[in-house]
Amino acid sequence: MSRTSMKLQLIADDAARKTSLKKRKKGLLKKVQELSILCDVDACAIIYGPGERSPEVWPSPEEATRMLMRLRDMPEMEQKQKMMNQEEFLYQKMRKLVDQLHKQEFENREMEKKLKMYEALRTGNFNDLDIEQAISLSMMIEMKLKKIYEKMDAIRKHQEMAWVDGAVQEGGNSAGLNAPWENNPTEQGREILQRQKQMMDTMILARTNETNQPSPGPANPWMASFFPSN
Amino acid sequence: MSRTSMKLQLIADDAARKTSLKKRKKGLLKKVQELSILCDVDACAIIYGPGERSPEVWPSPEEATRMLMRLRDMPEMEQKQKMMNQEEFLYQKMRKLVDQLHKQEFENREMEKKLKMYEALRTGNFNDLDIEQAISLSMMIEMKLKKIYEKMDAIRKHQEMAWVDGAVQEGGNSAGLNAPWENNPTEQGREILQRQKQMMDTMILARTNETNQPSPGPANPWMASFFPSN
DNA sequence: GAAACTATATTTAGTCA
DNA sequence: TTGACTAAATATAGTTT
Repeated sequence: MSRTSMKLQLIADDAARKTSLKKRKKGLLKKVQELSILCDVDACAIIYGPGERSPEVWPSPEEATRMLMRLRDMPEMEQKQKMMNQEEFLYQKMRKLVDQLHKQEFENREMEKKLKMYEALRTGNFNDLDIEQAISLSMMIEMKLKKIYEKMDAIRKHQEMAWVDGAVQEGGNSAGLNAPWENNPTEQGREILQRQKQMMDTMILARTNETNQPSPGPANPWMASFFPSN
Repeated sequence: MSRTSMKLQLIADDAARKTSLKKRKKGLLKKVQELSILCDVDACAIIYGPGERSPEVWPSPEEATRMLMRLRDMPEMEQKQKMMNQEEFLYQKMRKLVDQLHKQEFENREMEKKLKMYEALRTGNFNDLDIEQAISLSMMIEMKLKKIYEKMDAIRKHQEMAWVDGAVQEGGNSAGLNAPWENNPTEQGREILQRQKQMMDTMILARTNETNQPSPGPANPWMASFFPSN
């Protein structure tokens, strides 16, 4: 519990007991709800407050009553189940729905992963990627950088001049082109990703926050999500 | 809960859901017991596991049944009770499932939209975007290009020279910088998007198909989806 | 007495053996 | 699979407003 560990016994103090009941009742009902949703089970809870005529019931008195009936009718129920009646049909249909739902949720998670990758590329925050994703991203950026370096070298050679300073020269040493994931697939890998992203940003796209740009007009919420203001 | 904050939705993974149910059932029943002892109230909880014949009941089926009686004694209940037979209950549950499914599908579609945007940016194929998305993308690219032109102008001015030919000069005339969607938010807009993307690719990232690059090693399917071979 | 706050206890998702 | 472990999140006893 909290502050002090309590013994499992009646709370003597009237006010404290009432307060505790209120808090715990809320917590308990929340837990019942969570359980039934998270784990897809039928569950109910009934709590009779002291001196209250109608109890607190989750999910509803109707549901609870029905569950208790199921409890009493158990033996008969099993027989009914064996017959292919309307009820069994409904159960089957329901199972199908549940399967569909699970599939849908799986696809959802896959897409979320992919989105996370893109978001990481855009924002430069790679902390939420798992290792597999981090490695893939690293390889991709690596290839892009290589191309850029080649291009830059070609230009420099032909024009005999350096054309951008600062970040370019820092990133220009080809020593940094060794595949980083061979040595460090985890934390250090992330740092490299981070650096690569920054370099690309610096060299390639003028940072949007360097100058006061005309607002793109946050007319629609979708755009807002694509141009976060942080 | 723990480790990661979870959304209040069905746990899709079978094993995880089962584990969670086991843990939470234990926790929940403990809480019911605590509540009834600490606060001296009548309370019960019933949890039907998936496919389990008899539910987990606290404090006991008898006590729970007794509470059912009290609940049934409530006058309004009795009528609802009669109407609510097992079949109606199943229908209700099915309705809930369908709702859940729809919600899930909606989220799916939203994520798909966002992914499409990212994919469009990466592959240069803007045909699948809707108008809203196309406009947003166009504005974004427009801004990026502006920055690049500014940078290029600055360099040219200071170094008194042109540094890249071809695509750059074609795109260099600032006339092309007028917001394209003001005149043509649809087909023509897409063409402009297409051109913008090509220009950016040409100027910024050396095209990956120009040279024979080392294969990134398609070790896993996720990567394959991120590096399509078309 | 209730609502807000806080500090600690408890619960539990993820992980590993 | 199961159980033990751990770290993060949640619940809540005690406190303040």
